[in-house]
Amino acid sequence: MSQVRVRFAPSPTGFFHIGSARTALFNWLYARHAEGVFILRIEDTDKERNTEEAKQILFQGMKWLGLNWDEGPEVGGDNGPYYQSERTEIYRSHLEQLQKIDRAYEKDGAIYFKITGEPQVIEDAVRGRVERTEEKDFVIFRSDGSPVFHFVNVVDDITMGITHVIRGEDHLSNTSKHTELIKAFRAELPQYAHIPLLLKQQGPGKMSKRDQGSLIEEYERRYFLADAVRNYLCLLGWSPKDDREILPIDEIIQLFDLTGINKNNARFDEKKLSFINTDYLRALPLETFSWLCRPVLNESKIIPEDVDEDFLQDVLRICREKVRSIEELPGYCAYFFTDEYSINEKAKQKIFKKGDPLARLNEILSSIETLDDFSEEILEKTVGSLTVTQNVSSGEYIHPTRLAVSGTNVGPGFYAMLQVLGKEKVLCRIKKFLAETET
RNA sequence: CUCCCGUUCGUCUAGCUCGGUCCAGGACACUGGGUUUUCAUCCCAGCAACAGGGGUUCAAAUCCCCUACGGGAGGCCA
Repeated sequence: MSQVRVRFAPSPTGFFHIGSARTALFNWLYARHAEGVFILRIEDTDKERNTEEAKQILFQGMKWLGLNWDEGPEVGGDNGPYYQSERTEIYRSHLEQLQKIDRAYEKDGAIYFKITGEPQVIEDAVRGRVERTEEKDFVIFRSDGSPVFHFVNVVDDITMGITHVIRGEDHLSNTSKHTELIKAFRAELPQYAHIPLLLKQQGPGKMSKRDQGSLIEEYERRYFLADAVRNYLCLLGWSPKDDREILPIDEIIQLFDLTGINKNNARFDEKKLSFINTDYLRALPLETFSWLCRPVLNESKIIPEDVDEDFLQDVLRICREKVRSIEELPGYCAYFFTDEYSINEKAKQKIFKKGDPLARLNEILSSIETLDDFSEEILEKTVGSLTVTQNVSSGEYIHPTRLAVSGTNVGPGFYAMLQVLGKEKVLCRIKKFLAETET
């Protein structure tokens, strides 16, 4: 049994499309599953779009998703070069081979490949046996001398020893062109696996770069966890068949197989991605979560560079279970780090509609002023005894106090929040609120 | 227009290879209830599908055929 060699062959377009990422992922999964080789080959024949920046976006996206390649740019390998733009000689010599056996001819300045017209049988790991007959000779070199996709793709696969071609179903119809070429070169056909396409969230057709949520870099920018995005992508066209959905990548690698891939197209669903992302977020060790949040909060000017790590973790510990994504966090916890928060008027109106919030605030203020121990437990006990002596519900203390110290009516657990804020800030904020409100 | 691929809850899917255990299971979303100081979580419940028609068979989501619908390809794009 020879070693499995698969490749992902994108062209640098300036963005990393989620469909491409899914194709890369399936190739990577299969390579890792079969303990084979995953090759990255850059189809950069289009000079216009082939910029350094475009390549970096691609590499960055791959790395972010953890799709490391064994041969290709940056890592090298014995089957290079891995940029098509550097393989001109290889294409030339292969063209000569075709010309020698009279399978290539010139017409209108372009070079055509002569087809046999025989039915092509494609044994596809996903779709089974597919037959198709190629009917027209097709261009393999343009009149400007550059080779076209069908030609370079096949030549590269042959010369790089690719054993399994895993790609989108949009290539299925053209595969007959490829098998004709491969046979002309007297090379062995690879095992094909045409994977279903990703359809846009709404409306007809496959996902394109213009669709909402279709770019990998967008999820990175929005602080999604790469593991979560990758996990979700695995679920589009594949499943472990045992009702599990969230599972570690090692296990996915173990279970993944070409025959387990679905035939029908899958619609991308950002809500499910978000759900999985939230799940991953909550499973993170607090230190890791904090390490991830630091730059986010720093960028949005909520925390200074030198914020106290223990305090930050205290805040994150009580806030994490309340937010669904890291991008919500800045708006959720800013008041822990600054006194410059505004009072939400709507929340205030709601709270002041009934009862006597100001009286309650004065009561809670004088009760907690004397506390030496400002812990969650003691605070809860203190408010508890107030409700007894004043004969009111705890909510009558909690709501106005939350508003006074955070400016809003939503937030983490009340007592935990007070404890994390600390006695000094809490007293100060209540007093300030009272002073501003009692007019 | 021609060719290729597909069709299970709104969405992702399990089941289909080897027909009965499926009046079809899980998850997201949605709806309702419970827990809770808010919000969120969590727990419970509900809603909701075998595209349609014909076969084959004692029996079909599962096998066969047709139709419809969806997707893709048919470039000197990739």
